[in-house]
Amino acid sequence: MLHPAIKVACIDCKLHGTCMPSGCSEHDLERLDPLVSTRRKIRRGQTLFTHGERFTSLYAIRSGFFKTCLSTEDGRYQVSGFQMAGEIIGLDGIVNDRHSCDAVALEDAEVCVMPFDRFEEIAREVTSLHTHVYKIMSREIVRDHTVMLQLGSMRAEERLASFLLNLLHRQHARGFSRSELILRMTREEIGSHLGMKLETVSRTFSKFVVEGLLQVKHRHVRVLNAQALQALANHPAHGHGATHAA
Amino acid sequence: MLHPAIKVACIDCKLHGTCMPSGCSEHDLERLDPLVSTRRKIRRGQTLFTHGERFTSLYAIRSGFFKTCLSTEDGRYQVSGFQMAGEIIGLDGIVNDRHSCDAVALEDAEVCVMPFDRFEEIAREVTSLHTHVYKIMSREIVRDHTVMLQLGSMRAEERLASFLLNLLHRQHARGFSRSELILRMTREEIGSHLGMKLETVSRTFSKFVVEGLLQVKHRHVRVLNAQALQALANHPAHGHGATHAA
DNA sequence: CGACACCTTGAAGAGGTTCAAGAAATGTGG
DNA sequence: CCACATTTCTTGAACCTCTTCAAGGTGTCG
Repeated sequence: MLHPAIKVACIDCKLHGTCMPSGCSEHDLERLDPLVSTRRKIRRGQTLFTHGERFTSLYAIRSGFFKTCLSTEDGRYQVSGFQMAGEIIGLDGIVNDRHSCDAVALEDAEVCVMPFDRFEEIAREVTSLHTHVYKIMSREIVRDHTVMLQLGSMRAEERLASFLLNLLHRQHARGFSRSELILRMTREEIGSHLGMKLETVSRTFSKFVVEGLLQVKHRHVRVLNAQALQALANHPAHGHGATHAA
Repeated sequence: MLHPAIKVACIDCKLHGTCMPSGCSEHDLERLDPLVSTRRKIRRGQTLFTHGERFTSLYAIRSGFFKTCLSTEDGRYQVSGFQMAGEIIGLDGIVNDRHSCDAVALEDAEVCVMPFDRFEEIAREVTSLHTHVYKIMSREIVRDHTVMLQLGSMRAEERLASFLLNLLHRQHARGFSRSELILRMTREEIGSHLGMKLETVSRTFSKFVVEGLLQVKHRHVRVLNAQALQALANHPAHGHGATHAA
């Protein structure tokens, strides 16, 4: 469903500090205009693209919240990440001209559609755009590394602490609270992302509550002791994580 | 240590099907020449770059074998990947102008140094180069997703099977055996990469041997039953992996 | 040849999973 | 707006995989 969207230029968008054109000069910003061909609304539960689907565009999230899911032929399935306003999704599709994951809206959302071929045209003139996309992709790689660290060398509590802090951080960078959080995803989705079962997620939340780190009411989370959370995420408790030897 | 390397143009390099310029036209290939400013030899155990170090160049591996390691201030440490000839490392450094991981040679190696600013100059003329780097970065992202799947939803046996098949696949794509493998890394490094302890890696190898899947002599591995390995990597054994529900 | 790094294997223990049941939210249709 | 069905979340108890600790074996390199 393509909507006859009200045209909003990048230059007028509140997100342009966070989103695609961040780093472009004011002058270049105007020339970015034709980059966004349309905007598209996605209802909660609907997919923006699915794996196997032909890659045509990158998407900048204007509003709403997404998850991206990896899946394999044999039915393995995992949430690879959660994306919020100002972030770019679809980068995985560039290599093979096909998307390799599913993007699902966890709440009603709107995205800016940026056709990749048009993007390359524009970048021929606005060369700073290339640099910017390199940075975006590089950032994605570094982020994935963070997830690898979570999955590979943290125990359950540490993963959840680190995950919550990450969400809070990104939310705060967008001008929202640093201590309060509405989870847009289920315990199962959190678990899938962090490589643990939904029961473990739930139990870990409960433990944090008992210890006075959090206040949790279903999807509503309030941080009571940020330092302790941080410490959990940062200080391997002798347990699971390998520490540097060489 | 910069070596007064014998200049070898991309066009003459045996790897140009796998490496940076793959996908470039023969004509463009020549113009890629000035991309590689120098080559650099790295002895086994030496680092090509370390986290925090200023990012200047991408590196194409001409020969040898590397590991890349993530580490955090608090001493957490993890092998994020292993790289072989024809692969590009350093992409993580683009975002912040600083490398975010260490690259260590696991055997004597040689890399082509590609200064990033020079790269951007050349790409201004050879525009196909931009597209190519997008693809390389996108491939990196997709690969990282594979690792996330391994770490997040496979059990120890499945991880190791999947890991070995991946190494074999990449090796085979370079014209080497599909069933025999010399491991360049220790059990500890494999474990670090796969989120398991070295003892578990060792035990799992032993189990594969008992079951007739592999023949293992220290670093030398021979696959006896590739199908069974594949089945392990592909068919979640009811155990740990989440399967698609929605 | 001897020192050192690397690998294997065993036994005990911990962290997380599985299975199960019930409680709390959310959504639906009358 | 309320009753009901459904989804989501919580909690308990038994079990299992992987880790931890420990000791001995194997290979490698000066």
